[in-house]
Amino acid sequence: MSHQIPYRFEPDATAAVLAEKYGHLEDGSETGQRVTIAGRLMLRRVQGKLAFGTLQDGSGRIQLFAPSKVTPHFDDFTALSLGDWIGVSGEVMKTRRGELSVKVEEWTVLAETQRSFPDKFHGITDPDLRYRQRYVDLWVTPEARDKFVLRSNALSLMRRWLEDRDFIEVETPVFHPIPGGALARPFTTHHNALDSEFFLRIAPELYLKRLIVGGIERVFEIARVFRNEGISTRHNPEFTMLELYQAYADYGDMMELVEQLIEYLAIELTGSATITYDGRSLDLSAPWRRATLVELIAEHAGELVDLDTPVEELRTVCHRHDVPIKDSYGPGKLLLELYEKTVEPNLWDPIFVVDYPEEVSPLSRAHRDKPGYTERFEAIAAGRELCNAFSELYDPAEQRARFEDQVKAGEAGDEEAMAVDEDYLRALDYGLPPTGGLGIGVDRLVMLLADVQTIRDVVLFPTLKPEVFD
RNA sequence: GCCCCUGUAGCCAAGCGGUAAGGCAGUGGACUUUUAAUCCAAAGAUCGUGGGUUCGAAUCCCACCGGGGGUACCA
Repeated sequence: MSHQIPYRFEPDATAAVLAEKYGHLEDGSETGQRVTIAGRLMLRRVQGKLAFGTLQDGSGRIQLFAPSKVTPHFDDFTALSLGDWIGVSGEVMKTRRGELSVKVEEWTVLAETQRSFPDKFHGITDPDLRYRQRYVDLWVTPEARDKFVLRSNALSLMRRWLEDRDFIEVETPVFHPIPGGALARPFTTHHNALDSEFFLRIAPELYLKRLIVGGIERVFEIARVFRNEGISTRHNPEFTMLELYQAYADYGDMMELVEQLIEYLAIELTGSATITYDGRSLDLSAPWRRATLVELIAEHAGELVDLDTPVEELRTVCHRHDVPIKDSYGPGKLLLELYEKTVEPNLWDPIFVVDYPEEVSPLSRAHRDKPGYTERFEAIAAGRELCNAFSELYDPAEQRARFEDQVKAGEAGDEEAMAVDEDYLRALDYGLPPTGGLGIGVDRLVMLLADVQTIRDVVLFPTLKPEVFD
């Protein structure tokens, strides 16, 4: 059947609003209140001359009550397909069985579905279908929709929280002539008119610090970044990072900011600073424990090691704990590998792991009193990395030396090593004040707050192999 | 990249060497308070693709394609 589809429609109520306003009605009562709603027909129960439907809109579900004496074109109404969009006007009422309903006194088709909707009870279970046809998943899997609403709320709360602290939001380039700000393999692309190669950004870091140089003292970006790496439950090739930079601050200030922000988000989004993740309780209340990388290795692996430990001994310790290493690794990298394999997966309660070796932290400022270390930290919760932050390296000469070390690593075969960014060094020449910087993996944070185990449940359209239509 | 699992009608799903259950949706019919409505009827499947083994393959083997998980790599 083909219908005249209107160009616009004006609902004046939603399922949620009606439930809130009229939920308390007595069974079998009528209100005299006429409303107009719109949504998708999800269920239908026709009994001869009386029909019921379940309409779902963006807010929830409400029943439609359609007696043949009241509903125009009754036969057409009962012939609607599950999945059709309709607009309905009529009185708000409650049936004898106590179901809040809208009496169908007028109705209009707003879209006809050309494909049959998934099983009305089981929905979709095939993950491939859920990810590829998210437009269907969102209708038939209410939990899926809830996660994305939570994500949206998290972003919105984050923005407001930062703006309240005088951070301003900016947008910096996605096309980078030199990939930088992180250790990762980039995607490449080509601009025809400029006849130039570009890299899709792996981090906005170096541009945001240029803005600190430019006098924007508190700045943040919610940046889609792209890394040419494998896909897993924790990795999507394009993902979202919150990066922020605060002039005159150091990594200690960043720790306070992180624990306060995350605690705030947990309370606002879940009602409590103590959340449940993967069946376990996780208390995100500030303050969080602080411990150095070296302390944690002693605590979890029982090894007393440090940057002063002879390299051969560090290698032996790595072997003892089955940590795979390469010949090119210096003491700093060996310590980091040891930490990542023996400590990180065992950390559940939120913790700041502080003071990373300089060797593996090319953009962090040297520690004020520990030679060879930097003022850098990562926050870990539920065994996952939540953020990475540091007191920013301001010294152009030192930064150049770190870049050059990276270039050497690249020449030695490290495909993720950084290149020298001359313009960034020039910016540093003009003077970067003491600055605290922070990057939070937004997708992973949302996973934690939404209690989901795969990043695909918080990314609407996760990267998949392109579908072949034949 | 490697390892394991997986792919049966639009959706859910059984069958696991003997020639494709069942349910939902769709079609036709009955039914004025149902809510995964119910009842009756008919219909719908190159069992991911291509090879092979076998008298016989959805079932076993190989390759390929898609998906999931793990691992490696990785902010």
